[in-house]
Amino acid sequence: MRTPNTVIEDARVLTADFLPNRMVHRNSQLNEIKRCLEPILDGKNPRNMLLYGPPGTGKSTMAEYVVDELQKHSSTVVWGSVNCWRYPSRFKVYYNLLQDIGVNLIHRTGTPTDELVDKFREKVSGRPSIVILDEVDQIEEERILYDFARENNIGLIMIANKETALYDVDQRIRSSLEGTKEVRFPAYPQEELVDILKDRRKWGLRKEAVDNQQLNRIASRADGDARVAINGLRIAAEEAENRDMEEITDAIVENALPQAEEENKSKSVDKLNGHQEVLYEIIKEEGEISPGELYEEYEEKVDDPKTERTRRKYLKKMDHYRLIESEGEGRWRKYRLQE
DNA sequence: TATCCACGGGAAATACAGGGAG
DNA sequence: CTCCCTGTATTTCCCGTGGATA
Repeated sequence: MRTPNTVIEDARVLTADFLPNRMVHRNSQLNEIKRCLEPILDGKNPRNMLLYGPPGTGKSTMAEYVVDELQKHSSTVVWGSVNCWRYPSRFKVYYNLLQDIGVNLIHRTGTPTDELVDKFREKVSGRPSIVILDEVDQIEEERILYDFARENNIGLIMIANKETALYDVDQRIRSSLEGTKEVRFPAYPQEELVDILKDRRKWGLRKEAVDNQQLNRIASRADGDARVAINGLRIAAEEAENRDMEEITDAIVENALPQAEEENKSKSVDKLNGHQEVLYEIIKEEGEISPGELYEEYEEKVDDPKTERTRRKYLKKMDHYRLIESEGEGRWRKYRLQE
């Protein structure tokens, strides 16, 4: 038995990746995407898309939303979605797509990648299909894009922060992606964020739990990022819930905002191995350090140092995880912690 | 101009893992 | 059980590039 909730009606609605039953302030994008995908219902060739815009502007949610809508019209649509930042290799991309389609494979390290690719082709052939590649600019092997672009019955939805995400892929692959529709997702103005929050309040919270003024406050701090805004609302609601309060107070809201911003950043220090941690700690201590000094200090601290090339790969990886950032080129480069 | 320092692509070497055969 | 096979993942090795500097 659990006690009745004081403020939260439906907790799922308060998570940023909840799929809402309508997309607030995203009608033009929705229509553009629909137009690109429509041919698929007549067995024709859909148009590939690149959804681009800053974080928290509804790109990924929209992609899933559209697929969901499409499935209402045609139950034969198969689709899969991969985050290329987390799963950048060809093997991992196909592995995840197959899982989405419902093919469960035991993860055997000896499984040939081509076997996955064949399996995928077989499952998808002749059927209307959608492949969503989130953070597509992080993909390691570009020929994955070529593979999908070549298949006529696959609608490829690529997602990235910048319009330029595909500018430096190989010429051949780029031309296979010719005709890709670019759909822009601008940051939400504050009023629109408030509307999104109101929508979530309506479905997720008990009446009177939070007032418009407070939603405004959350929206203004979120800086156009719906993810931060929704997380802020959720954290505030949970806090009120924990204290058995029926209303969210201003103080709770203020307290929730920094947490929401923090939560949004993926801090993945724990993914680092011992050597990477040493590098990270050095940068942390020094605040800002040049490559030469960094390598020197690293060699002092570790008994069996990795080669320079490996260190550079580590640094690159940490940059990828957004743990550190670098400024400048070559010898004049400086490494420091992100933020 | 030659040299230094660092970047980063890519090949080769090495480590690792699980299934199947014996 | 061990060995062999097939694959991925990590690390090392090799090297071309490029800006600053002597």
